[in-house]
Amino acid sequence: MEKVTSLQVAERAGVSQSAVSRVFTPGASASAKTIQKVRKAAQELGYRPNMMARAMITGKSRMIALVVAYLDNQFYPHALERLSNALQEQGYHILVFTAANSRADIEEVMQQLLDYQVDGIITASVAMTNDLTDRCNAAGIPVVMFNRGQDGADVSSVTSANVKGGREAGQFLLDCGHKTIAHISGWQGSSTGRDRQKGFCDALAKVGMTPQIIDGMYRREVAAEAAETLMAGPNPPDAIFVGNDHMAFAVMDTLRSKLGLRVPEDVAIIGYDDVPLAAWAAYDLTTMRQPLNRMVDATVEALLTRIEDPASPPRHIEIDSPLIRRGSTKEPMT
Amino acid sequence: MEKVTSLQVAERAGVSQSAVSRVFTPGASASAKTIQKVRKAAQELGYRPNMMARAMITGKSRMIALVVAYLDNQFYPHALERLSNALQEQGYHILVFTAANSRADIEEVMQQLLDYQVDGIITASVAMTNDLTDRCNAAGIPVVMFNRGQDGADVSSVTSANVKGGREAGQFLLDCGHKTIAHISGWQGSSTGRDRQKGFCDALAKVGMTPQIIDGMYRREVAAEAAETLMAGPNPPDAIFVGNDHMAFAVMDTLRSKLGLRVPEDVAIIGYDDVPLAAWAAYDLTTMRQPLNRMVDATVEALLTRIEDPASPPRHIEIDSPLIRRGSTKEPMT
DNA sequence: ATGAAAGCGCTAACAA
DNA sequence: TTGTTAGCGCTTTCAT
Repeated sequence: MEKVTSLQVAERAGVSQSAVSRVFTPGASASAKTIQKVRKAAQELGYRPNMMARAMITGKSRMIALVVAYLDNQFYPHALERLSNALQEQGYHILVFTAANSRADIEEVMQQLLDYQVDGIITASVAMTNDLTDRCNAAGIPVVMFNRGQDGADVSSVTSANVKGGREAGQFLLDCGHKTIAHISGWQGSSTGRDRQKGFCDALAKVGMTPQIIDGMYRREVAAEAAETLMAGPNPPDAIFVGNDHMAFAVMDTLRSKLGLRVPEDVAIIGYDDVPLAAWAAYDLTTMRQPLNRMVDATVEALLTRIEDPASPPRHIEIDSPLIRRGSTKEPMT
Repeated sequence: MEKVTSLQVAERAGVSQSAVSRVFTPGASASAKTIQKVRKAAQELGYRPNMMARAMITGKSRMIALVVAYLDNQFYPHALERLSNALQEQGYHILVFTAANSRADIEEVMQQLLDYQVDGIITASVAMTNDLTDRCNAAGIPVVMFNRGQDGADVSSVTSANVKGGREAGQFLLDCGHKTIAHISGWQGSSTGRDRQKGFCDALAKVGMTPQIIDGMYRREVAAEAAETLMAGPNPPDAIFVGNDHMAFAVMDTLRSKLGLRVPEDVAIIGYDDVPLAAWAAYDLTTMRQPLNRMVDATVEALLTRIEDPASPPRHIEIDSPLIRRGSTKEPMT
């Protein structure tokens, strides 16, 4: 099982080395007879084309860089698994780059990923600056931002309809008859966080409400502290819209275990994402579902389209996120 | 920012192309003056060596394949994140391969990963057959099994001391005064599952107990059903040792929400792993901690050692897993 | 210490 | 359709 080259296969099959290459190159022409002979010889020798050599010539490595900051939030590992499966089906594989969400770190990571000649880049849970995306475009590498948008940037993005989702979350809490509704937002440095907040505020503004808002930074501890602050304030909310499920769990933990409050009787909670954990009995969280499968499919398609046709324009795909009603909120009033 | 080659750098620096190569090759010799000139020219042109070309010659891609079956269990994404960070620091990156835990699927994945010329392989949450590991050895690619052992196989493995951990879990439940202790085991097709069960049974055997055992297959639904079966049986347990945290959460959900039982008053629960979620208030799970950082460090070191010196023998590393006492169990009797 | 030259294993023009 | 030829960008002998 040591290194078998196309030349060895060629000799055994009694054809030229390029004939072997053609047989293994999708979209190349060879006679049925040649294909037969080559496949047979290759089989016997255990030959498989060397990706590296192929990549060097074609400039295509069939690797996609996934740049990710953290995997605490169950949404991302879940997405990673799905993305990997979907890409694998198309003959691509994911090369993982972990980056702290800092300017310098991302810069460094970008450099590395260019070294590997990846065919495309998916960013998740990280913010890319515009000049970084410019660099990728300059290098001709398509980028898709997953679960993050970026206006006007020359990169594709796939998100759920966050403004709409935020609005519906707010509307639902209003429908349930809540009078004091607060928001622990997603990080305001992310479009996702801002959009959800905007939609939420719009819904409340329609009935003349101005919610109290604290930035939860997508972090458990920050969100938990925000919940305490909110409840200790002069106007404790009877419902909280939390910027994502990951934070919502922390909020529920704090509310129930630390403050001794009941959900939803004392405070109703609604999250965003619908990660698997949201359906588990311990939380049973009402939430806006981000349809992961559809987001993943859209991401893969957007990416592969641009890889195959670099001239095609970047896309900005938004997918509706339906409300999933569970036990962390009350019944809406009829 | 288009393709800059070493030749262009050479011309600009007024040296030969091989001089440029030497400057960028760790452990090659060049005069200070040459290094100076080359670095300067490279900087100005934005040159970086092409990994693919380098990989083709040296046979080293600086990529590590991570073969993983699922990322539901929080333990694995957590490990992935840490592994990626640790490897990245050493100049390696993770190429992800998702494989269903089936024979055929893993076979297919192995083929693919050989194509990519990865320098090493880490398997997590998958079982490798012996002939598969043989193939890797034949190809000269070192393998480390993460969180899975394999006796006598010619591959390294990193696990916690599962037998001991299982024994201590059992002993702890005995110390708490439990009289009917059951076990929902990890998948018996995995060494991890078997070892934990063995240690647990040993501890109980010492006091003449033979626990009722159901295989939870590492799956939530299976574990949940096992819990129901156990509680509906003629001898319902007052304590359950669950083969990992992921299943323990499902068991707690079922016990509390479906059967209306209290944890730990009616049934005490102890898990295995200490994933972050175990510390969250909603579960507050007593568990045997698998020290992730140490396991990751050991994995990376075992792998890199064998990459650098293929003659070095495979290692089997076991790391102690301490008991983390939380609210899902009672106080031990004094 | 440096440059010239020979490939690594493959794909892609080019002829035939 | 096929074989021949020329590289992809780099590392690594081998002389100098």
